[in-house]
Amino acid sequence: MAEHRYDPSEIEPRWQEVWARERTWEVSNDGAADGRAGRSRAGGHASSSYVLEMLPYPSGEPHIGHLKCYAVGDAIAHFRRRLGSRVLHPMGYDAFGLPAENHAIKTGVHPRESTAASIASFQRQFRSWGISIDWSREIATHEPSYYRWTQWIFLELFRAGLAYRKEAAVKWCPKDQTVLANEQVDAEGHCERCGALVEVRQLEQWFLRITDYAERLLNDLDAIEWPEHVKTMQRNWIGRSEGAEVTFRCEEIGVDYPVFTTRPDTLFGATFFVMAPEHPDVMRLAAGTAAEQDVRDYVNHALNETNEERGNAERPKTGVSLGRTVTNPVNGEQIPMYVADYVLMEYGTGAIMAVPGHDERDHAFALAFGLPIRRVIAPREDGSATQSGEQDEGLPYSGDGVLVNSHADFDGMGNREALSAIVAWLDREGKGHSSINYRLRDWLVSRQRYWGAPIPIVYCESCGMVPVPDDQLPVELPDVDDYTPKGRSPLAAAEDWVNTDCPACGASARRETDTMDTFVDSSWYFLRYCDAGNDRAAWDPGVLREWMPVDQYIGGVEHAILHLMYARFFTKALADLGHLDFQEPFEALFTQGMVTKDGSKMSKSKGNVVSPAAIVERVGADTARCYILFVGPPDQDADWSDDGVEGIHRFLGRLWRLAAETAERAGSPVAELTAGAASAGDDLALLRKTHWTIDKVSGDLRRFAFNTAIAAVMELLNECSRLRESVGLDTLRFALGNAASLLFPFAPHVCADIYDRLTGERVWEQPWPEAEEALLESEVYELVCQVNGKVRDRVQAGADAGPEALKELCRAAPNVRAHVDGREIVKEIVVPGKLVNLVVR
RNA sequence: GCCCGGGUGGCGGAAUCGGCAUACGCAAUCGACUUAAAAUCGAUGGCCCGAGAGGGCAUGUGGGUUCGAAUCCCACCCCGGGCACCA
Repeated sequence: MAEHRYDPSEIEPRWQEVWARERTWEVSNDGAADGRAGRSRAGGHASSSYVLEMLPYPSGEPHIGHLKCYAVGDAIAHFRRRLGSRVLHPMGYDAFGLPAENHAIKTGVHPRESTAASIASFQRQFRSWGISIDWSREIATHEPSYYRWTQWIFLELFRAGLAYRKEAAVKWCPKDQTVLANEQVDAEGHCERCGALVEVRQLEQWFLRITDYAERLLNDLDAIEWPEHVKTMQRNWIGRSEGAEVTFRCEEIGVDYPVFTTRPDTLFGATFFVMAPEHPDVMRLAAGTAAEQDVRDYVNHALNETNEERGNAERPKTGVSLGRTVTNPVNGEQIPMYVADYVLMEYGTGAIMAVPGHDERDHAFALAFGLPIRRVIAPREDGSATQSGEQDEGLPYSGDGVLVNSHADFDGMGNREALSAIVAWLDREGKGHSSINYRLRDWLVSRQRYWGAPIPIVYCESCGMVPVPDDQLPVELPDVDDYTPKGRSPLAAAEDWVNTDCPACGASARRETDTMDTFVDSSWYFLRYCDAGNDRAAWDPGVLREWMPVDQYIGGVEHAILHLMYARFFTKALADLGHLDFQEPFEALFTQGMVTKDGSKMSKSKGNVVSPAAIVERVGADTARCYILFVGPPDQDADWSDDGVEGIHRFLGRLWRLAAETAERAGSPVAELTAGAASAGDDLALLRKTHWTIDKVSGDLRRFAFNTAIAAVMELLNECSRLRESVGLDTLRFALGNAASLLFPFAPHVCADIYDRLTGERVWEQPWPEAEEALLESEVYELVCQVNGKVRDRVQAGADAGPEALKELCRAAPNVRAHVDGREIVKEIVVPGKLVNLVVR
């Protein structure tokens, strides 16, 4: 017998060749015209399924996280195909972005060139991994044929009033020399990209009106199949608060100051009023008072603080009196005004009513400044706590209770009831109204950088902001000599490009020189895949109906807020503009865990980076893919272990060798995989194990339990090895053929090879195997016999034995008798198919 | 501080609806093959007592519910993630 050696370096390229030559994974937008990949099992029009992994940013080489993401996505894509779906499984590149530009600054190499090199390396590796991609739909966001439509979408939003320019206090990254969106600054105030401490600057920038969609972005989370923690993160980020807007008037200067509060029921407890240092009226209020200089100093100091210092709730409260008062609208009290940095300009109205009796922060401030603290809510069980003693131990109290010290109309009322009553009163008096506030801010999308899609706007002396007409798109990114950011976009230096004619009046005008945040590019790419070649429109709505929304989206949790929120916003806005007829882009989401090495995140500085290319070179793509799925549940973090990789490699080798040997023993391949009529003995046992495996793997794939699916195939192989000499060749061929068929979604090359050797057929064209119900159950099983809940024996029981017979079997078991003898059986619990438990005394 | 995950052999993990804890893999030990090693194949395998049959103890800790708990409930400890002066 010829020597059989498992050689992935020979097997893998050979099958990749077949799939590339035959364009196996391409699907058309017209179901009837499809090739084999889209063929329905029944021969009719198959259901469509869109399986998508998050768009990769091509930088250098793909890393192990990409391998995991695509191993998961590809397994799902293959599984769905073989269940009879036409599967759209495309690939592209998020090709605009800072790393390529920073590289250009250092080396002078045009970002287009370094990006092209990275893309080529990604393509090469994705092919070497054997991922089943429809390459005919490949896109890259930096190509004019793509960003032409990014610009078109921007203009659609602009024309609808959803893109606007505004001056605001914005986050500025001093290292990247550009503004950032709120979402791109982390909790400590660092730039999400480069880690530099972010500054605040007053600048005019482009925003997208995502806040208009806050309510829908929140509510529609209920209807999609996403991991609960991702939904929670989005809910927290949107941060909806119900409350009221209440107007406090400063009589001295005759100006009304509205505040937002979630607790209008505590209005009678407001004893002072606080404004954010950035509030535009702060200096105006202080002007001419004794406090003016103090206020100026305080504001200057506060504005120079970093987010990190400012955001620390632990540090002592600071602030300065403005020397003015406002009127509390519910009782006419004059309460003093302060400026303090614990009040944020970006939230609510930039000013608050302070209720030290019932808010921790206001309480801390009142203590520091010797301001009155008044209880206006008493816990229900303690109605006597109405005394206005010098200090009230129970404050601040933020729970529910009964109103006290407020007004005869409300005292004694439950605070929730009082809340509505007070808001209704304010409304009648014209002093306030109920209101909802969101933490979410509008999305700042302009960037003062080169390597992005130009914002297609022209500034004209007489016409103002003019959108570039659709037929003049794309506004192509010009070449520049100097990419160094200088606080304005490098594009500003491209004079020939900047100077243009006004599309409206023809007079000379200037182009917008900022480019778009790269998250704009990736907020709609999943739509483009559906109709990637369309040069007349971004997509044909009819084609979208075939594929969208994405049935299964796969990616890392790090995008839980940024990308996933932006893409949802784009979908809703484009739907409102009549371009889409669905509301959510991603029906189901799966977030894969990180791959670590020695327990920590892989990084160049730690020198613990595992290169997928090196692994594939050493053991092959099938081993790498299987290993990454076998280490543990894919949604959890997994630690890379070279020993573990060897284990999988051995497993695939054993499978391949036994199959190759069996195929050789069997002579020429036989197309039909039949097990023969095994009715007893080892043949039946192996047949049963095969059907058990089919059932197990099918179920596990449905619930993303790839690790246990692979373990089940290992069990089947172990059984094959054990019984290889004692079963018929047909039975062995049947078991091994099914093992290959079931493992194909994880290890496509070796499984295609095995299946070909055994049957001469292509495994990817075979329907997913179905387990025979009758073979899943055996006619005898091992009955567990317990006494007082402890396992004392096991006996053979017939599948059809009734409860009484089972009890009898249990009582008769030798070791059970030893534990029961001389004691009284008080209860007998029977779980048919499983166990009998005798309770004795 | 608040909100999510998670804690099971030497290690990664399994146990899908409250019913055999430790599947599968790694590492380890022993054996076969070999001049030898690698590769491969076979066997052993939670801890403690016992020659064995068998028994006792084990799923972060302490309680509870139940005939029966890794799984449900209460309290606590530890690890990871998210949010955090958002009025």
